[in-house]
Amino acid sequence: MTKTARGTVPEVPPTRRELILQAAVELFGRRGFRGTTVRAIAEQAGVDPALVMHHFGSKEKIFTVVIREAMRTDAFLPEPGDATEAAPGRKLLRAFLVRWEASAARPSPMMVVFRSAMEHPEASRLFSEVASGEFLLPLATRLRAPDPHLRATVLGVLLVGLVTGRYVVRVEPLASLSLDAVVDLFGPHVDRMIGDLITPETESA
Amino acid sequence: MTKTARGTVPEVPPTRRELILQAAVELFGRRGFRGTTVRAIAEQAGVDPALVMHHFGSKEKIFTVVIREAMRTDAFLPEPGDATEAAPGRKLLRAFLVRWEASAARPSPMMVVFRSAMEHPEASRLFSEVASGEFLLPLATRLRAPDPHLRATVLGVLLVGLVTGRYVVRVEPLASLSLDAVVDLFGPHVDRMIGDLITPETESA
DNA sequence: GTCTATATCGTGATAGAC
DNA sequence: GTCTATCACGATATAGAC
Repeated sequence: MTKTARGTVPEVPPTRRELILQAAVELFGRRGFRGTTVRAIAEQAGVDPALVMHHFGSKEKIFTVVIREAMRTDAFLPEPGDATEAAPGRKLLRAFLVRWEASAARPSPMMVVFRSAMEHPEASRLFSEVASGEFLLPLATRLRAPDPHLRATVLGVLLVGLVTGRYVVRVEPLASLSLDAVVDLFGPHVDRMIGDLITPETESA
Repeated sequence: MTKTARGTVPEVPPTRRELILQAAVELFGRRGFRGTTVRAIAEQAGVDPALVMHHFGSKEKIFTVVIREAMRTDAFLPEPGDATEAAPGRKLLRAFLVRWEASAARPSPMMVVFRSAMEHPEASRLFSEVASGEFLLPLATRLRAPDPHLRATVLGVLLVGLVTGRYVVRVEPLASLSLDAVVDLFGPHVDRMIGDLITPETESA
């Protein structure tokens, strides 16, 4: 891992700066911004604490770099798929969950944003920005219904609850369910939320 | 506020210990456990920091007292109502939201638990405990369907997302909607989640 | 019960040798 | 780039007078 053959393989050994960044993502993702110290990041990365400061200047700036990284990744929005097919919501849900499944095993920058949205203003702002611009808006544009953006919000809320309960707080029995079980359980509701949006009918009365 | 007529009115003036506790709920609810200092609690309560320590011994113990308080309150579970009536889910949702609406204006102990569930192990454990024992279980017992507890979880997840988005992170447009608008928006889905459980049908295929 | 003063520690951050 | 040493600060917590 530390030593890699180079020349033939495009996999270059990570610089220490990258190691620090990886460690930061891991710790910010697990313990949040306040719960993470630069000393801990340094230890996790196997480097000297002062080196962390040398590369990034401040803890705040490390965090900024990490959540900038989160904006580049498309972790939030899987392809909505074709709305005319059988269970588009179910498919969307599965794709969404697969990404977060990986992010739970080893926190991704997106996990950092989500995890820190409650305690760090910049993460909070970025979360809103990404959730709205990267998820709700693109989804809403694919819906024919009054207030599509508002209605896409409903799905967003469900997904926030899902990520929180399954990956962050890990409340039972949700956390222990298999991915398939979660899709079976929530899929029909997601389908209805999307279905509602394409062929509006269930709303009245 | 500080001085109250006593004797005729059962409203006794709050002891300083109670003032500290109120201040703690407010700050823990708004800034979380780590984001709150005992100095800030003391200032908010209008007392000396040392008095806080005198009464509770440690910041940790203040927190413990607050979340114990949260267990006594029934903030989480409004009466599910009669399942045979028109829109039981809608009614349940409204009752649920009304409680959190108040808790958003001035944080309740339950808000403290919810807010801190991501960063404090005890809050996390208590959240799971209350959510399961106080909400999911009682709800599940009123449902005739396979895996009622599992299915009640679906509603729980939606509500977690709702509280997070509307009251904690306050993401738009959800945070600015009127209570009625939220009920209109989510009510049908809650009804379906509960309806699904009472007359199972939509699951297959 | 209440306050002043202070101990003790962990934090982010800096200086400077190498 | 990397490390040692250290600063400055704010945090929890304690001691003890009143």
